[in-house]
Amino acid sequence: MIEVVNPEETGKRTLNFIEQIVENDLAAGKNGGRIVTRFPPEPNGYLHIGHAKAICLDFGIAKRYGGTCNLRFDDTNPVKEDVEYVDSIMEDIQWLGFQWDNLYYASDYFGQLYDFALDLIKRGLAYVDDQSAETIAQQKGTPTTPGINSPYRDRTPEENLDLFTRMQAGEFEEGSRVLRAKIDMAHSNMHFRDPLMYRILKMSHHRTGDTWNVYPLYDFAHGQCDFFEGITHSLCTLEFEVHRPLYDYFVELLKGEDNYKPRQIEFNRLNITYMVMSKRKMLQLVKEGRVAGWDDPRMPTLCGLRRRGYTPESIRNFVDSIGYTKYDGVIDVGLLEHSIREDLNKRAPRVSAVLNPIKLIVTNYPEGQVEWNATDINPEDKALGTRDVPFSRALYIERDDFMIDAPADYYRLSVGREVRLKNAYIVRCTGYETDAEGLVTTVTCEYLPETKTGQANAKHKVKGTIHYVSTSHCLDAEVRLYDRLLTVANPAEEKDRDFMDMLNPDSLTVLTHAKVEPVLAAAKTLDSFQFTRLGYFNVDPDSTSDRLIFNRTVSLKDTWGKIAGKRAQ
RNA sequence: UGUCUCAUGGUGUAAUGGUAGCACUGCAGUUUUUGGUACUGCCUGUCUUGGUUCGAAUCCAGGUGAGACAACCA
Repeated sequence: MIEVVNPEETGKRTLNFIEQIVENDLAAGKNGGRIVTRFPPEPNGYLHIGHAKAICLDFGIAKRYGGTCNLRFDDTNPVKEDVEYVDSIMEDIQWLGFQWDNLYYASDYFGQLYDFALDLIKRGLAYVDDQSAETIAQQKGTPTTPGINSPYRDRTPEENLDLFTRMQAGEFEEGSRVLRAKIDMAHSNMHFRDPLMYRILKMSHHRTGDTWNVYPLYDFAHGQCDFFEGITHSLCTLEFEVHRPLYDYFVELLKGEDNYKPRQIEFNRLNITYMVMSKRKMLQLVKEGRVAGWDDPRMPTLCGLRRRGYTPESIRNFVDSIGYTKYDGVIDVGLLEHSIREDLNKRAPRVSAVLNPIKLIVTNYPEGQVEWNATDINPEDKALGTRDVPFSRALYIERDDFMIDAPADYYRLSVGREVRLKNAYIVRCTGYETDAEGLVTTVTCEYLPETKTGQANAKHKVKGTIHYVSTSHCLDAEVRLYDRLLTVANPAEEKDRDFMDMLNPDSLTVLTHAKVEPVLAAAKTLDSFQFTRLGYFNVDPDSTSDRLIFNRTVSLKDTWGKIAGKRAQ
């Protein structure tokens, strides 16, 4: 019988194809019932939401089946890697809500890998090649034409042993020699055409210092590291499918009589519409200053999403909802937005904020009078209670909440029409003023005292309720609005266009004259709120007590905006 | 003229030879002191051609389309 440790945790009743494989292996008694997975990031960049998908799977499988999941930094290339990234990767994994059972580095296995290489040389299965990278590439052939053998291919094991140990001793220059597996230069799988195992790199490694002058390449490291570590299920993305036969080849030579063998399984990587998801492209955006950094709220990095206001729960729910298959598709960004709205709707306190303010003067309300009216902190969770918000004669309202010539289905302010001011009174619009350009600056209205919230006057109904802040109580704030980074849904389809030409010039809009409720003076960095009727916003790390700065995580769904938008076309 | 892989509504994902379901989106409506939320209903799908079978999204064969692979990257 299969013991499912946390079946209810995911709430899913159907298994994805990887879980099915795991359960079959368990049922067959494979590996003595052990389940060991690993998350193997290269410490050469920041984690993004695509990594989150892998993390949820690697850690999720281990958790669900009572196994273990290791964090293993794949640090085989000191040229590209840096400790700087190690810390941010660990932070992001923990922020997402996962904890590794063991922390390893591929470099922990350099000794064992080196010994295995010596063994393969002795068995006549590896040789030292003295040719240049260019020559070796030329000899590789193409997917449809076979390659040709290196002239150094038939060196004796003794000679290879001598040369390889001298490579490691530092006797040769970088690029002058490599160690290659001797397999088949005409193999239909390009990766079998005598793949490179080791190259000379005279660079200090962030963990092993100057111990090594030769470093293993991915194909000679990953599978063996999995083996050394006792990994049972090595989960990776689809592009490694063609590497699997080579993975198996090396592990087979390594494992001896043992029955145990790690199994590589590939799943589809994450693509999301209007997003850039490759490390190379993200790096370019950062380097060319098209975004403010790796944690720019427009970036799909975990630190960027965090700064944007995404919660770990919302990301986990999103990942859970998209599943794991072998179909290489593109997820609609709307699904990601839905996951954060769903989460924040339940937990974000409501506050009032006016992004594009115009004045609303309640002409029949006494000057100097202030009422503090109770309002729900979150109507989805009444247990959170209420807080008091000020109401007075002079208010700010959204520019969008007044129209000079309004259509019948516009439920907001226009001369002669009535709306409710949230948690206060119903007002009737009496007039407006404009500046020299004809832009509305002030709207006037009269309030109906008998319509105050909470009073038993159910007769008087209005279609619309709008929000406001009191001019003498509100705080100034900067609000940063974000839009999709790309103008194109699926950049992979635009084969002849550079993605830098598809950047949305309006991906960031900075509003410097927003007005917010006084209670926000106490908000802390990264706190999330719903700005009533507008969207979810959080406090940016740039924010100070003198200068409040908010990021729009995501807007609320906007039915009126949709109607108005269609009409404008 | 290679190897490997994939193909179910607009998007993603189930159905493991036996009623094509779910989520998101879209549309319509109910509720609402957020044009939010919640709730209800609706639209839309098995790439194609054969075969096996009482029965095929599922198995088999051919086609079509898409992706990955030719770094001293991972």
